[in-house]
Amino acid sequence: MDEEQGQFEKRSFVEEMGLFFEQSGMPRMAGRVLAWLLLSDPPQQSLDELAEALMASKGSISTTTRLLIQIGLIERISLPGVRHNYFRTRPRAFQHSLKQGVERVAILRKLAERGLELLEGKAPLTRQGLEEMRDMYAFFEREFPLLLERWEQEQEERRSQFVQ
Amino acid sequence: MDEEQGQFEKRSFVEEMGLFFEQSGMPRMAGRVLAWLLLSDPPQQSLDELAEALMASKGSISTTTRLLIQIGLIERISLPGVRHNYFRTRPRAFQHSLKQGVERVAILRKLAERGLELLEGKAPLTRQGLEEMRDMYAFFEREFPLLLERWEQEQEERRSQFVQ
DNA sequence: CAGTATGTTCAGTCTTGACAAAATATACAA
DNA sequence: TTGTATATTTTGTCAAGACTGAACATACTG
Repeated sequence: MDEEQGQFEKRSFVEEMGLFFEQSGMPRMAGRVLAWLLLSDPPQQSLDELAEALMASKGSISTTTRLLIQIGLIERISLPGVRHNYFRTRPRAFQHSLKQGVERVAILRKLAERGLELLEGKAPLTRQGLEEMRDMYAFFEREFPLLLERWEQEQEERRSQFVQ
Repeated sequence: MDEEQGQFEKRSFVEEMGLFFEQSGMPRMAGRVLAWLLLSDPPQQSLDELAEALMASKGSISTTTRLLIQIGLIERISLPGVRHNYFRTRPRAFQHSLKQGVERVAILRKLAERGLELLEGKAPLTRQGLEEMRDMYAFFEREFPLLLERWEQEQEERRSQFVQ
């Protein structure tokens, strides 16, 4: 692929990830940084490189990387004899973020339970909405981790195949 | 429970749902309206009732209800001979919203694939992040609907038990 | 230690979008 | 049709927070 064209496509990839993050209630810049790191060759990039590539201030990148580290999507690596710190996407980054999704499910399940306490003694039809909410999220709170385990196992198996 | 105390708890429930929505990138008011409808007895409430209960303008409620209807969490009902429209939470509301979650997973899977096209021919280590992303979301895109089906089936079975 | 490269924090700017209030539109009743 | 109740759309205001740039802090080098 033509390099120039590739640059354009990369920007578009970066920007769409940014929008996705924004829609999910996070800063757009966080999506941009993650996307850029996913595309980077080599996979690790310094703060200055990120700032230049994304046309953002160092301050903004510094804040953003901290956020991304905190939610487990990227990590900082430092090489001996090199002053820079580098950032790269964390292995199993998305697995990690899905695990946090489970916690959000738990929040909703608990909220539903609190709501039901407030409707103690009311007609079943009145309680129906919250009961559905509670049962549904309880189900996923239970089943989701199992699904994740299955995923991890499948990955294990695939890796051991390659070793042979 | 003491009625006054109940009011306080309800406000807190409403507000927390609002915050949850905000964290998820939606207007806080949408969470408030949904929460209020979940608690309401009777379950249907008019635009004016919502505006008064939530101390919000009618315009704000009107916009918000339209959004909530659009994403499938509530529905409008009109009773013959009554000028009001009423709103109430939609049966299976949360099931519906989880289904939309699958679409979001698909977006990420497709994004990952687009990214990988840009890394055609690069070293496996460079591609690793995006490959993980693609495989992971592809897995969930496949498995999630199955989980939803299982949930629906379980619900079916529970309902038919009550009929007997 | 001084000097330089790197990273963080903070104050200020600017944009976005949630919300209120008012104007407009729509539907119904007499 | 006219009047009244209801709902939507629009315009404007305000606040939140993303981002910049600069000041500050830290860590490394010679």
